[in-house]
Order: sequence, then structure tokens, then C-alpha cells
Amino acid sequence: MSETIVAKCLSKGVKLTDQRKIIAKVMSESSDHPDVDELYNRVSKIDPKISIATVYRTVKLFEESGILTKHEFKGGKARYEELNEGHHDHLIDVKSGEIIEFVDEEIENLQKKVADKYGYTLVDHKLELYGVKKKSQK
Amino acid sequence: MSETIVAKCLSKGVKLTDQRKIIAKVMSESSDHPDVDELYNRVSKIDPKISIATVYRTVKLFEESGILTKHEFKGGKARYEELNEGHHDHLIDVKSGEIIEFVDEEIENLQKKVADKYGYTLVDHKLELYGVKKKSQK
DNA sequence: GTAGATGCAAAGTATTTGCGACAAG
DNA sequence: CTTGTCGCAAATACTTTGCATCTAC
Repeated sequence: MSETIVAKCLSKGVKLTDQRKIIAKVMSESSDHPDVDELYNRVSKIDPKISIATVYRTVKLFEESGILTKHEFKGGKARYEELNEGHHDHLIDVKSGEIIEFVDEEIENLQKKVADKYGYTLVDHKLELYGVKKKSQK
Repeated sequence: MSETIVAKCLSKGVKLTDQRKIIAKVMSESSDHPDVDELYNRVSKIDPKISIATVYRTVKLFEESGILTKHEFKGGKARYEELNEGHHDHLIDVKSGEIIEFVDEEIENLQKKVADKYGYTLVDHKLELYGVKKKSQK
């Protein structure tokens, strides 16, 4: 868990302050995708003296260091998630806001193929599905 | 061209003011994906008295009326595009900012399949590819 | 004529930044 | 020690809104 984040910080030459350790811990224990406000709330319960500016600075730093990813889902604030080996995309329930993570190799490959077709090498992508729950399941 | 927008306004009961006509015209003549600032600049050349508040209000109204779509590409401002029958996704050149529109039926179908697998009906989606131009083309 | 649209400036959000005090390596 | 970080409050960027005036239907 936090081992990974600490290791990543050391390998990137990122100083390990108490604040960063707390933010890293909270993020690695969060299975949802908190926005900065929410993260700040959770962090404040551990150390109420941490300022929101530090939270903003830290998520940005962690993003650049490959520790977190930023999501900008429709019309909301930026939300963050710990970045692990396995890449995945998101299916968002438009009614409840629930977020489901999924992986689809076939789609990934097709994306590369599309980029290739236009003479591009894919460096990143974003796929978000927005759906409503079905009434009955056959 | 603008016929479509005028028709859509009438059918939706949207009042056709001079400002809206100008904004509609500018959008339908734009083949890129302008943000509000840029749209405001273009509109101002036709009628300098239009305020940016009206531009914001109008793009929002047009979006709700199915005339424009809003894109929130990585870390930038919201950008708008005229909504036509054919749906397409975007491939963004991370170096130049150039945007290429593409359609891939196969990916669309797979998306529906993924949503289905989790018990959802797809109501919307967002797919953005970020790439760099290849040096040599075989 | 009347409901809704506009322009202006002021108010919101979300995020970033300057600066003096402070802490990690 | 020295460089980078923190907390604070002020600043910024984008977008929305209250209000008096004006206009399409």
C-alpha cells in the first residue's frame, strides 16, 4: 500500500513531508475517486492543520510523479485516484454518481489502431461511459 | 447550415434574438472547436456590443437544446462544437493541439457491450485519444 | 403587452501563487 | 546549512447571476 507511494517518492526525489505522507495514506486507503475538497476533509481528520493549498500542491505533484491520476468527469470538480499498474476506464451511473471501473483489452487495441490510422502514436486516452441502470436483467 | 439551427430553435421554442442568430452563425461556420473566449472574439467582430455573459448563456442554452456539444479536453477551458447527426470522437495532437475527428463503429459497439455487461444502458460517452505524430509512415 | 433576453458589474467556484516562517535531507 | 515546503490570504481564471432595461413574439 503506502510502501508503493513512499518508494515512488524516493525514486523521484520527492521530499517526504508529514503532510505528503498523510495525503498519500488517505489516497491509498480510498477506493472511491475523491475531489480535492473531499480529500481535504479526510486529511483534516488526521491533521487539522494541513491547508487546502497543500492538498492542491500535493495532488498536482503526485500526478506529475505518476502517483495519482486526475479525472475530470462531466461538469464536476477534478477527482483523483491512485495510479496502479493496471489501467482501467470508468462507467459512471448518471443517476447515483456511482463509478464502476472496467478494463476492455479489445477497446484499448482498437484505440491504438485508430491513432495509427491517422499516423499517430497513442500517448494517452480517456474513455468514460455514462449509463443508467437497467430495470430487469434477462 | 444555419437553417438547421434556426429550425432547431423554433422546434424547441427558443426565441431567436439577434445575438443568438450571430452566435449560431459563427458556430456553424467554425470547423474547429472554439472555447467561449474565442467564440466571444469571433462574435464581437460581427456585433461588438454582445456581452460575454450572453455568449455563456447562449452556449449553455444551445447545449441543452441539442444544438451544440461541450467538450472538456484535458486541463483546458470548455470548448464547443456544432452537433450534427453523425457522432464522432476526437484524437488530439498533444504537441500542436490539433484536433482530428473520427468515427469507429466497432468501438461504439464495444462500449455498449461493456455497459450492458454491468447492467447499464449507455446514455452518453466520452472518448478522447491523445497522440504524437509519427516520424515515418510506412 | 408580456415573458423572456440582454448588458453590466458583482458574486461565485475551483485552483494557483507570493511570502515569511519552517523542516527535510 | 540550504533548498524546498507549509500555511495563510490574496490573486486568478472561468463561469454564473441580480437587476434594470429592452425585444421577440
